Amino acid sequence: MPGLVHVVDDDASFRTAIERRLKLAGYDVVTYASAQDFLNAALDDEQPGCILLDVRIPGLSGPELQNRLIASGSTLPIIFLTGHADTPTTVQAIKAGAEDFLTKPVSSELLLDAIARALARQDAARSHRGRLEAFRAHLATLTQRERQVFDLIVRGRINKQIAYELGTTERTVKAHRHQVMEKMQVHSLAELVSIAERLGMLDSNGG
Amino acid sequence: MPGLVHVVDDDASFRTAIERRLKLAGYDVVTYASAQDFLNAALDDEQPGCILLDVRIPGLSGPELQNRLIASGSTLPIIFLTGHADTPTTVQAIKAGAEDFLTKPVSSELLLDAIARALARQDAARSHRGRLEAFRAHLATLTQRERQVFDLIVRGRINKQIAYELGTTERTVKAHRHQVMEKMQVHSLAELVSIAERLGMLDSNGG
DNA sequence: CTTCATATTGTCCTTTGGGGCAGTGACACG
DNA sequence: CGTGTCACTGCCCCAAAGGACAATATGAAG
Repeated sequence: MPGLVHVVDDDASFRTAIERRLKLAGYDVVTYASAQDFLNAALDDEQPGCILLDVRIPGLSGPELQNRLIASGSTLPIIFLTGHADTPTTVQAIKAGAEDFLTKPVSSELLLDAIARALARQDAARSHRGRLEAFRAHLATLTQRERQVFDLIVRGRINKQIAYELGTTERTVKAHRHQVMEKMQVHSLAELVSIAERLGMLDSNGG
Repeated sequence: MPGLVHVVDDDASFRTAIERRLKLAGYDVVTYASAQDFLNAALDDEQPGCILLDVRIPGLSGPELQNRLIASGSTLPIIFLTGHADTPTTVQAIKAGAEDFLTKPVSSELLLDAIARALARQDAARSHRGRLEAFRAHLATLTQRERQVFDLIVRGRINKQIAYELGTTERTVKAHRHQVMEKMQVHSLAELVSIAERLGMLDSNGG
């Protein structure tokens, strides 16, 4: 699994050394001397890659950068790599979704394992999001009215009830329903409900 | 949030002290001198509670007990509380789902916070499981044939196709379909699909 | 052998879903 | 004012789902 590893560490000699090791393993590497440098790079979240992040760095700390990235919706997996690991920081980092928390010096085996896991996880998450994104895109093309009909359809209402609830006629609901199926590119009610469920639109049902 | 805290630690004086502190905070407490003692107690997984677990104890270690419990399907939340935390153990414990990883001596504030979070999480998980359990129970009452029909229905097949795939007639499928709706206690296809999706039966669709 | 659960199937009828064809009305944009 | 989108609707027809009523067949259990 190829990928781009972002190394964020204030220790220049460490950056050089780790870059050499990672390139030997076949990875592309970019290094940053601070969290701010990384943020300024304005990265593509979709590209295969991960972050190798020191905890104690001047300016924004590693965990602070992690929080920023999470808040901004980034899904780049993070591997912490630090010389001084204290338990609360470790716990917090993992709870926040870090792929791993390693201590310097790190064996190449542990490091490369962690990177491989991070890239695999990102890949799985990306393809999962990709499928949902297609549905979200289709959903966005629905008009207000079509969206209302959609919501009632996937909750099990029949056309007659939908017509009543929207103050219109069954024939009109049928027309909208047709548009919904067309725009969502599905061929059965089951598919439509399945999508709605995956998009988290049915968490509290009114069936 | 009341609950039963299971304290597993080989240090008798620690057990006595922590039991006193937790009872003062309003919790019920049971103590165990070893992981094996805890396993022998054969607990009710559904009762509100959590485990306060030492890492290094004679016999089964804390993480080993955690693995056993996970393998046996237990959902009791675990809070590790240990005197010597090393990073890999900490990371592994949290990744495996431990609620927290604390070090002795622990402030009452941190400890009680962790316990409260653990109980809240267990409660949420239990109520979530509870809803699904009802569906699983209904699902279990389906005969083989009804289950086959169920699987095809929620994948969007129409009766004619189901009949063909099962080598029977449309009328027979209707009969089974009726039984499925009856036994699953739903009134619409949408509800049925929604349930199937929540039970993870539609992860790779064939729609 | 009787009883029960399961699976099967037919006929007939009603309700729903789906869609073709055609037309109306509102509203925005240029 | 012409054009386009969106919402709405009637008539008619076909396909699919749902169910009432009735019946056959098979295998396990007692």
